[in-house]
Amino acid sequence: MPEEAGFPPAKRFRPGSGPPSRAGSFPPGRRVVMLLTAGSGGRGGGGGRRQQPPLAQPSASPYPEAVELQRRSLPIFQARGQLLAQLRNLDNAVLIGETGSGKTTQIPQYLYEGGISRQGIIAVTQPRRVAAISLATRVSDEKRTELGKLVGYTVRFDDVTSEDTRIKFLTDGMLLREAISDSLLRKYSCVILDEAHERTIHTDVLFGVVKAAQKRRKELGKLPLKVIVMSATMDVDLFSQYFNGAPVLYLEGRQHPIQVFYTKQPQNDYLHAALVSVFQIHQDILVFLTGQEEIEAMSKTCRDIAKHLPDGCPAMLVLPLYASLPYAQQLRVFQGAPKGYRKVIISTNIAETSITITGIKYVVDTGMVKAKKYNPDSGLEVLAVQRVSKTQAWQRTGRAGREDSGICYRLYTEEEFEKFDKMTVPEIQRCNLASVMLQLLAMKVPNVLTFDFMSKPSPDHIQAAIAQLDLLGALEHKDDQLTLTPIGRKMAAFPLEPKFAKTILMSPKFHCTEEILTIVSLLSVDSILHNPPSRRDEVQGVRKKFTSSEGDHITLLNIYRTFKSIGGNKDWCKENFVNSKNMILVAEVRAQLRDICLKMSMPIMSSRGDMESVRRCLAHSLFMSTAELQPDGTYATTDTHQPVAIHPSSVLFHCKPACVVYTELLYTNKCYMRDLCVVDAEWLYEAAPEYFRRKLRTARN
DNA sequence: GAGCACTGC
Repeated sequence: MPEEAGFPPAKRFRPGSGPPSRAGSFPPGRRVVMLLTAGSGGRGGGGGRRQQPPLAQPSASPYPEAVELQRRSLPIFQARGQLLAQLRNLDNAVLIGETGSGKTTQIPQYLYEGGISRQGIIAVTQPRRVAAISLATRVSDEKRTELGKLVGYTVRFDDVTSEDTRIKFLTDGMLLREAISDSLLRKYSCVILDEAHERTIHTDVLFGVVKAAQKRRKELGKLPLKVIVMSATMDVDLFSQYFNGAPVLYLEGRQHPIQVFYTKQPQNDYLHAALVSVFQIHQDILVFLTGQEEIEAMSKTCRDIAKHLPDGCPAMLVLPLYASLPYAQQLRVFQGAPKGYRKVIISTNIAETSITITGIKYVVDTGMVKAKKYNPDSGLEVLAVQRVSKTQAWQRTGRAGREDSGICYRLYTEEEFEKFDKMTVPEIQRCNLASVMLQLLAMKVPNVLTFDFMSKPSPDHIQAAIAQLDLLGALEHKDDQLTLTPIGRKMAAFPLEPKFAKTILMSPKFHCTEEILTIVSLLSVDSILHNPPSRRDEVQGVRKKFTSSEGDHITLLNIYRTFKSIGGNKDWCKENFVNSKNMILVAEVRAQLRDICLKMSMPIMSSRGDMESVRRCLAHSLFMSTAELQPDGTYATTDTHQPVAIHPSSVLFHCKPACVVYTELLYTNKCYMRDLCVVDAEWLYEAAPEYFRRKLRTARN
């Protein structure tokens, strides 16, 4: 046990002053149209809290009166009339609502009851599928209608709407996809962008899309489009400014008070500090760390220490939590600990927003997160452990006050906290923009280079995406105007990264569309390979029979084919260390992609075991992502001569092929290539002679 | 020689 264990937390922590009071965080001069007060409110306010329902939804009461009573008891209900009167007359509004304010479930109903949806549907976007589905379920229960009639939802692979649907919950990505076929969003009278504070890349693009649609519809004298932005944080200046100074409406919720403690001294080892804290707080705890490896190691250490606790100390149930953990193991965090046990959940930021665990009173925040950063100089995305933003820290803190008052221990000083960034950099400034640019071009945005983003990505960043699309043959430059080529338009039809869409479109030339559909599907979902570190030898033994010396793509294809040919099921997956949930998803994606091909009247053929055609096809479409073996035994990318290495997860890790294409570069400690395919340098040259004229080392020799 | 935050179409 760590030596400090046993000291009461107060010895090492000191209470913080908490976030600014609500009223205080409004900049002076702000036009606050409405201030609703109901419920207790709390000190923990100010952070990015959200109101996603828990995974396990309590079913609605079978008694209509009870449902109605519950609706009326929500804080928001008292402001119903006032809200509706305001919203009816506004084109734009920004709504801040705390957890439990009921804004997401009630506002769409108020608008519906107020007749807003008579001429068009009310859309409510969500960043996550589960949220869209469970919210639609709840609202349709409240309206006492069948799901899919008055209230429905649309997410990928699942459209539960009908001609009667007036309130439609959908993922932000889904509405964006709809905008490709109708950029004016004609079927909607109102779009509510919920959870806007999360600033997902899709929501950020939608900001621009709905703003443009609103303006254009007005110019054309069509049905006006009402846009409501909903956020759980106070930082709404940007939203309000962007939507022409839209009024901000504030709704108070029912957050419980949370006491915040900071360390007295900066901690240079956050892992050690976290470990000590876990044993000092003899309660159920949620600990935030950065990644799988760290979490597994910490879990093991905690279990080992807990074995030797003195008599009278409650035993400890340690539960790791991260996205790639098999679903059944994720579910364990929702179950109560056995009697006499205390529950310690060690989690990534998945527990910040995606998974809500009720009954957590204690949160330990290391202040660290693993996140993608974009390096505009190299154009590379870097995955790095870094400080959280203030908003993120408040989000974590808020997880302690879901059911009752709580306590949050921050493993950093208050002075350190003050230096954290105010907000997390929006995703749109941290990712490759090729997909976004392709989608905007498909919507016929007049000038993508000057598109009205709320937070503009740098010009270099946009230019890099345009260059990538150009290489893929998606762009046409006409009179200083960028438009899509016929291939570019087809690429936009696929829910894929542009380069994968291109791979599919190239495949008929190599008579291997069936194989490529499988490979692209496998690459576009989370890995189907399950690699428990404790059973590494076993995994290697089992996987050997699928391994191809031609690389990861062919190996994955082998696994999928075997799974299909023997009628694979869950047991087969378990025996072969395959993640069955992801495997099912691959089949769904594949069916969707195949449908799109059929609609385009693409010939769909199989290469019937000829893997060289498949590799040629990959070489012809991924030629900008290649690396070559150097005389010193290392690898360098062909285009920029960036030093790269084969990722340890690759089947080629111990091999040294002369030339490979990869599907992803991942910068962690080193720059790693993931998902490799052995190719012939000659093929690359054939694919893009201009591009490779002076680049290829092997072809030159 | 040695490793993969989180979503979503």
